[in-house]
Amino acid sequence: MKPNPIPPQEPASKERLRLWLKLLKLTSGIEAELRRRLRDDHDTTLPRFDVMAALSRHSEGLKMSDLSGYLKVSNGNVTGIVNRLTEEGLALRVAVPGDKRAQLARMTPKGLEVFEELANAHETWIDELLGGLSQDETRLALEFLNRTLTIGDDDDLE
Amino acid sequence: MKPNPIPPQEPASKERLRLWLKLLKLTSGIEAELRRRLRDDHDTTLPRFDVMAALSRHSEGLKMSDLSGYLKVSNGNVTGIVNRLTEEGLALRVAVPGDKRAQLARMTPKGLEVFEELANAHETWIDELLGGLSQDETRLALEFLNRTLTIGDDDDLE
DNA sequence: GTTTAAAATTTCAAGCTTGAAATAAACTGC
DNA sequence: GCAGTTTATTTCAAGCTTGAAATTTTAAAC
Repeated sequence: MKPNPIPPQEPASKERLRLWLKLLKLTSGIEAELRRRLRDDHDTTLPRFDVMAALSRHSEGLKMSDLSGYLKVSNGNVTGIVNRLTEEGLALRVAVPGDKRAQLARMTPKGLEVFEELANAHETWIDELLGGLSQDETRLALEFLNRTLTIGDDDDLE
Repeated sequence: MKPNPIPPQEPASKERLRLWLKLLKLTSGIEAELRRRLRDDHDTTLPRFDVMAALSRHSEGLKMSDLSGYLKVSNGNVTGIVNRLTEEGLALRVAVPGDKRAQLARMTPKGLEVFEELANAHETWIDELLGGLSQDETRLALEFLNRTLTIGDDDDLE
C-alpha cells in the first residue's frame, strides 16, 4: 500500500507557470507602486533612480558602458537618462584622461544629496510594501531564492 | 559566482530591501529572456502577448476599458497595442450593439492560431527557466506567496 | 606610417508607457 | 427636452527601451 504522497495532479509545467505569474504579479505591483511614489512624491522616475543608485556607489564615476553593463540596459538608454540627469544638475560627464572616446558619468553634490533622500524613502517603502513578512520569513525567502533560483549572478545591485 | 555571504545581524528593513532586490533581479531576468525569445523567435513583443492572452481567454471580445483594467495598463496604451495587432491581422474591433461609445477588441481566427503557438512556447520557456525548481519546491513557493505576499488580488492573469 | 580592426559613445526609428486633454455618446434630474 | 455629468475611447507629448547604424578614437599588424 502506497503511503500516498500528496497528488492533486497538475503537470509540473502548469505549476511552474502559475508560480511565474504569481511572482510577476507581485513584483510588477510593487514596482508600479514605487514608480508612482517616485513620480508623485519626488518628481522622478525609476530609471533615473537606478542610474543614480549605481553612480552613487561609485563616487569616482562610471564609464557609460560600465553603467549600462551594471544596469543591464542598452548604451543608448543610459545616454538619454544621463543627459536628463545632467540637465537637472544631478549628474555630469567628465573626460577620461587617457581616452578621448570614453567619458565618466558622475553624480554632482546636489545629485548625491537628492539621491540620499530618495534612497531613504525607497528603503522605507520597501519595508512597508513587504511589511507582511516577518524577519524570519524574509530570511527564509532569501535563502530559498539563493538556493534555488539564482540566475546570472554578478555583483552590483544585489 | 560567489556563495553570497550569510546575512549577519542586519536591521529588518535592510533584509527586506535585500529580498526585494533579489526578487526584482530574478523576475527582470526571466522577463528579459522572454522578451528576447518573443522577438527573435516569434517576431512579437511581451505587451502584444499579454493582450493576446487576455483576448484569447475572452473569445467573445473585451471592451477596451476592460482590457486595460485586466492588464493594469492605461487606456491609451491598449489602444496602441490593439491598433498594431489589428494592422497585423491578429485582432479586430467590433461595435457594441447598445453603445456607440464602446468597442470590443477580439482575436481573429489567425490571431488565435498565432497565439496558441506563442502560449505553448511560453509555457515551455517558463518550465525551462524555472527548471531549477522541483515540483515540491514550486508548490512550496506558491504556497508561501499565497500565504504572505498577496497584494491586490483580483482575477485574470493569475 | 598606413591600413584595419576594435572599442566607447551617440544617434535614430520604432515601440511601449503614462497621465492629461479632447471627443463622443449615454445617462440624470428637472 | 435639455443642461450637466459620467463613461468609453482616442489623441498627444514626454520619457523609457531596444538594436542597428554612424562617429570618433584607440590599438594592432605589417
